[in-house]
Amino acid sequence: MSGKERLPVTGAQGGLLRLVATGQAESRADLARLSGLAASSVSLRVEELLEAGLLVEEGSGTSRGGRRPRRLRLAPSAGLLAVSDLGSHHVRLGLLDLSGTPLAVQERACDISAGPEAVLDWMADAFDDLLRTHAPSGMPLRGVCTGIPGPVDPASGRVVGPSRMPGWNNYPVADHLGTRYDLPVLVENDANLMAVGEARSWPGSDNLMVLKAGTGIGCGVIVNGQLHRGRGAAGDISHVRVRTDSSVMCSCGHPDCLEAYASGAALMSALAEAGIVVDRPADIIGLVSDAVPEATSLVRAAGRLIGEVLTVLVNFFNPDVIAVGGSLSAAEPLIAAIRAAVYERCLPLATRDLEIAPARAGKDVALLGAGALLLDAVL
Amino acid sequence: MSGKERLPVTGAQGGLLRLVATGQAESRADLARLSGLAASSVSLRVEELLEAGLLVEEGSGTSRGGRRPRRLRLAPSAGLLAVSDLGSHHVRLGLLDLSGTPLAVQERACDISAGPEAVLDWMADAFDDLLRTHAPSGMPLRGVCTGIPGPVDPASGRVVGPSRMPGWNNYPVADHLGTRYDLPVLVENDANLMAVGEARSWPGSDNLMVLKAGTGIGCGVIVNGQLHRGRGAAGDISHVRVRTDSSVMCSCGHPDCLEAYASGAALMSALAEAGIVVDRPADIIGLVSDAVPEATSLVRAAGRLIGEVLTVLVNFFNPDVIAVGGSLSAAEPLIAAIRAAVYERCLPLATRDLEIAPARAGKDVALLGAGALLLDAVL
DNA sequence: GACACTTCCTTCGATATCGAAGATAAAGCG
DNA sequence: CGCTTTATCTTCGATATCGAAGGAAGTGTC
Repeated sequence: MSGKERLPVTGAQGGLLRLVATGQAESRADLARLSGLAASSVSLRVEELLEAGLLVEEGSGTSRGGRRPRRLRLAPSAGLLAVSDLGSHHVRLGLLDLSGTPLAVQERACDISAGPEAVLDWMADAFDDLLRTHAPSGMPLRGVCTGIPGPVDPASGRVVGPSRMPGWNNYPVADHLGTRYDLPVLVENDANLMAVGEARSWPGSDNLMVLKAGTGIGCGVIVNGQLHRGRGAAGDISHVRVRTDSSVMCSCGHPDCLEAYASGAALMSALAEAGIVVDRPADIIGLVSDAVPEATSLVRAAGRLIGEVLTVLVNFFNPDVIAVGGSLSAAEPLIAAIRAAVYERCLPLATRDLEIAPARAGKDVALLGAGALLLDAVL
Repeated sequence: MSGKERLPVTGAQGGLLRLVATGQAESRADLARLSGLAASSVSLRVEELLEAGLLVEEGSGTSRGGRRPRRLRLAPSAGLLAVSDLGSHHVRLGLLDLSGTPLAVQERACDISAGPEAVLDWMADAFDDLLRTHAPSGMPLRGVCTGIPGPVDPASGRVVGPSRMPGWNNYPVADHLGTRYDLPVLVENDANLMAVGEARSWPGSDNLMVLKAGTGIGCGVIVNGQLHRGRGAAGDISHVRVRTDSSVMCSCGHPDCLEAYASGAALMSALAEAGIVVDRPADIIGLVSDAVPEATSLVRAAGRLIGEVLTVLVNFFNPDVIAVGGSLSAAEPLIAAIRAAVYERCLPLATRDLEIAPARAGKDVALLGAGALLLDAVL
């Protein structure tokens, strides 16, 4: 079994290690520039980190016109992170090294309605499994983070008022996992994890909105490079009232929520009414690329509604990027309709350099985001 | 004439001075707690600041169970800040000491359509005037900041695409003032200044929206205690499309903007149609307190529309406080209607501890905000 | 009023960081 | 090829910060 020690770093060492881990710095010179420390101090600390076995020197980088930098890498033996993203019927589990690179990722079926204790214990067992099979011996586990499909109180690590997680309300998820791991344990909303992960793929952009268009509609917000949590529900856009002709009651008890018209679930039931039955939102993509007219026009209408909600937020928040992920994001008409609505209605100053694009970070975004958050917690 | 030197502070001294200036710290012990520095280091730096004449020791504070702290104050001779808030027809000018306390404030008539050079030179002359009459000799000017009723590019200090400032588009306001003052010069949107000033009156709340309901509708956003600028237009809510029965074209070229229904200007023309003529938005307050039914119902409707826009932003941003200022904020039905709309429609988690209240900071908010921003620039 | 306790502030040796100067290793160029 | 230029990294004395210990000046208690 792997060890569970805290990383033996003091003071400035942690910051330097993080810069290497996140890939922002590759040499002592990079570290000096980014950390603000004097080059001499950086050299001293790096020396210590090399001796402690947390960093390794690995060949040299490319010259920028002068002496070649000596490339620094995180030592593989520095440690591991256990991360997971819990969905309503599946869970993705992963083992990352400290630089956030996945060593192993699995997807397993998992029924969240079995209740928190059963699910969490099962998850911890799965982590142990992964560690046994994929962790080279001598690599200590440094932290655990899981995503949850519902609001999380950032202070206590409790689930607060989830809509699709019976039995989880107010359950202290972080504390429960903490009894099995004597390590930093983080619990975060799934859309937030996705936002943090996606943000890494947009260097230079400090203000992002990351939309998750799947069964539901989620959104995570990055302000100034940091996840914005608010009171734990920040980023929610699914229960905003939209302008429509008809009137539909949402599960939240209010009429005409965005979710009731533009979520994957809503599209599926609208298709069913037209006699087209699919059982996963992802299947809608296939219908759209097969040019099934009902599907295309429904997706386009959904994009337009989402876009209209985004106009308000773009004027208010002025993001640099809106990244659209989730299973529906592969439908081109969706993003096209979102773009059309936003660019038509927003202030020119707000849209001048705004990029609305499909998410870049791939299937493991949420796991990568979990790794990024953990890095801040363990360094 | 006053001097124009930079403050002679180095390294940690600036941070300590700022903590005293903002009123967060009153003793060496406070400084140690808030700055994170060791108590011994604080003592050394404070000693230097006392010798430099920037701080003074002034009696002792109240005991908290042990030895009484020796109270620290900013030396009055530490310097002055010249601040102003430019409106379309008036300008408020002020002289603050470094702790942000107004020494003198004036309001003068001023036509912004005279163009940037004339207005700015006139403003600088007015500052000179104030300094002559109100500045004790030997008090150097340390910085200048002005608010502008239009979007400002934070990087360049230029006005960008203002709607009611003919001749100002793309004018380098900060640079022009910089030629008269060899000092830090800041230019900022008026609603943003108001937000920064108001934020000081809500200690403990790190996420605020500050609404300015006057002739127009402005909004400033504080995230994590810092002003959120986005690309320079962040906080705009006036050109959001609202749900209404009728259809009105806004000056921005889009139909049904919030501003076209709920701004002071819109209320005035609606009243005029009902045969009630007023010439300032502030006069509407009088009508409301005299219980003129047309005025009350118009104000209530405006509040509801504003509130409906805010629901989207509250769900998304999860602020701790929404402070409502501007000349219309004195109308009780306005805030009541905003509250009703927000609390009815938003997620419980988002509104649980949300406070929607009239602005607290008074008439000089924007000037106080200018002082707060300047403090960061000069220390 | 003696005593313990708390808070505030200073003293002083240990440690961390800085900055200038130099050593090292490459690219660019005649 | 030697020369200049550029960038990286190290050495070393000067400076800033820390932390433990202790003195100063209060409060509260028996």
